Amino acid sequence: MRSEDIAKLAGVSRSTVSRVINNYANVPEKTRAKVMKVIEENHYEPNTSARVLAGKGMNTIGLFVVSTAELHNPNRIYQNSYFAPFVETIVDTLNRLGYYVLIHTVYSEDDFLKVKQAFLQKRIDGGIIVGTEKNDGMVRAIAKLKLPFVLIDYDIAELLEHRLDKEYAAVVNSKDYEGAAMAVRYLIEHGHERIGFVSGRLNTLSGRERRQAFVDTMQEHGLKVPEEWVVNGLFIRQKAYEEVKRMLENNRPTAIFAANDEMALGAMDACRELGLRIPGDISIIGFDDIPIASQLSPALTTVRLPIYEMSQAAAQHVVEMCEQGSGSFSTMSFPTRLMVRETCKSLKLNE
Amino acid sequence: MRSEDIAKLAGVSRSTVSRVINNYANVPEKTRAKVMKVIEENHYEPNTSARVLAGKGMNTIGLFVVSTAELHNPNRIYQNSYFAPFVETIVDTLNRLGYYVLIHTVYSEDDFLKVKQAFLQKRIDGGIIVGTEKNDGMVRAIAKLKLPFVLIDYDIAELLEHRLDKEYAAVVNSKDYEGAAMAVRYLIEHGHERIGFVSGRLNTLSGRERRQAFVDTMQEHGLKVPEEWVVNGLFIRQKAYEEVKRMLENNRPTAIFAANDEMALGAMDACRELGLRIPGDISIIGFDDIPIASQLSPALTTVRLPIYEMSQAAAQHVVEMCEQGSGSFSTMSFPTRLMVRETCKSLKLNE
DNA sequence: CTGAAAGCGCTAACAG
DNA sequence: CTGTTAGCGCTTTCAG
Repeated sequence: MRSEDIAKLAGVSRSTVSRVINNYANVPEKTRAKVMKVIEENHYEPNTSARVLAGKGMNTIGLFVVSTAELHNPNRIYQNSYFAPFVETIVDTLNRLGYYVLIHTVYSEDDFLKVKQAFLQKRIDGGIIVGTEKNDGMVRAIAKLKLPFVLIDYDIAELLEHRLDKEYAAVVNSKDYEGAAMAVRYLIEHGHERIGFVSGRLNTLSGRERRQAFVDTMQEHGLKVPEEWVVNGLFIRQKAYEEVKRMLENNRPTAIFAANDEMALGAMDACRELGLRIPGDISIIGFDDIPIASQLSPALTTVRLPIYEMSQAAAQHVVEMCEQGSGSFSTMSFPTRLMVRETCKSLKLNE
Repeated sequence: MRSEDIAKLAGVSRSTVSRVINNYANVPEKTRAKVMKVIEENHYEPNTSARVLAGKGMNTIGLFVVSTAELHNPNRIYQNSYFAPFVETIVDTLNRLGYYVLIHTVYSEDDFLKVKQAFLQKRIDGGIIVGTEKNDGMVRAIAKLKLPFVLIDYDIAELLEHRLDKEYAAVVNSKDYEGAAMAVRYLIEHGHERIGFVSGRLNTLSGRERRQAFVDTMQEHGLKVPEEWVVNGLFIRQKAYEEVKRMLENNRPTAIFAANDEMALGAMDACRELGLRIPGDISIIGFDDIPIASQLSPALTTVRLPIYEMSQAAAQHVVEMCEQGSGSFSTMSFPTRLMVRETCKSLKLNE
């Protein structure tokens, strides 16, 4: 069924059908009603490709979930517990705004081509890129396209450094530095002075920020950190487990700050295996507040990422850029929140 | 940049450009190379809408995640731990087959319109519908469209009953009856005779199958089940918690079979609150094997859903239907697996 | 207020 | 082997 068929049945021209479909003002109520009736009776829906070709928008946003490190990881992206909530909120928000979402995962360099293609082939009006380890070259290539897109969790410095066109790029971040500093201060305030750190991948903005916050905050408080108390868990539970086991071999800290919850779980695995009670013998604090964190026993003390706010902001922003046709370079940063639960013990006597 | 621009630059006609893009045989290697060079130099990608309008496929599959019950649930679809793995695998598989995925969540009756529209507007070549509580009317409406689509976890009887056109519908299920029977037999074989059941929503295929398997298996073994030992938890943790607390008030079973893991968690909450040790005082067995199940302590004994196999089969099948142009009515059913962990105790003396 | 006609970018017969 | 031509289904001037 095409618009011409509707036109015939309603006794008008295709132009008029188009006018009522697109809600133009200059159609008398009577004509509009007549046409609408035929449209509904025949379950007519205009062909998207034809509309797009004739100048309308696709009404679709691309959502690219990138995780180059996970290519050979059996627990891929969504199970990764970090991504699922982002995907959920973004899809939901976009759907509610009347947009379809084209989702694509990016594990390899090759997959990155797909995101560029999605733009170039005009499959999408705009895009959102979420995930760690963005490929700078590709991000720049996309920015050159001058199409609306927003990056979640991206180092703004990178963007500015490469003089990206500021018209069509937006970045949404969380205040990871602030959150990590908060976590470390929390431990210090409760009497911990011997604190170990399990770092995440440093080719990630959040990986770097969280680590820097740890280093700075310890230094600010005049606390020394022996080299063997800073290990790299790559954001992976198993790796953290191995590293922490080594960390705890001799000279042992009283608390461990893991740069994400997955690694906090790995640290807990290691502690348990060594017969250390949590938080009795050692305190653990994580970052992200993944769903499982609150369900553990003991429940994990951690820093909550403002995933909902970030996703919503990203979704609303692409849509705005698409509809106004003009984007503006913008940055949004949402605060984290300390979730005090059961894995940290105070070393202060009066508590 | 349009195909005509490429044609000019390469000194050929648009037809020839089209021929190399679509990999037609009758283009001499030399011409092909010349055209390809220009295409690459200019990062040209053909406009999808134009190709579709001219008769090519969209190369996009719609993925509709429906959960009508979750509309007002703060933990929506993906967090629901049941959906995330499906979405992940389907998107991954489809992407690898060279398809884009249009994702849409369906919480309400209205959202269902969107899936029909996606088909009618020719945004997608085919679709996959995953999730509980499909709206029969809508499913039938979609089947009438005669476009390739596959349903995951759907009652085939419903389809047949309504004489759906068999050309373009496929169903992928898990053997829930078999799995649930296995769980119950496992308990019985370990000496349990007093078994309670927490049912899921019965407007769901899996809800019905799991319940029926419980009832049948108990009966086959000549085991009586008092009415108050069969409660309905609606697949929701909190609801299960409440119902189980009531169930355990007086005459208490030695084991509880919950129709999904979320409810098994709720049952565990209730047991703990009543001071019952698991599995010391009461055994618990779930269904689904959600990621958290193995990470709990004690780790939850449960039945693993063949999510990966189901998702892969669904993805591959839509693509086949799209590419062959003709679908065939088909049904696939994948077996479940018992995951023996720590929440069940044997009542047999010699163990 | 409404119809006729041009055109969006591509593919596919049809000639040559 | 390659160019010319006619649409695909819609929106949008431009007349009337």
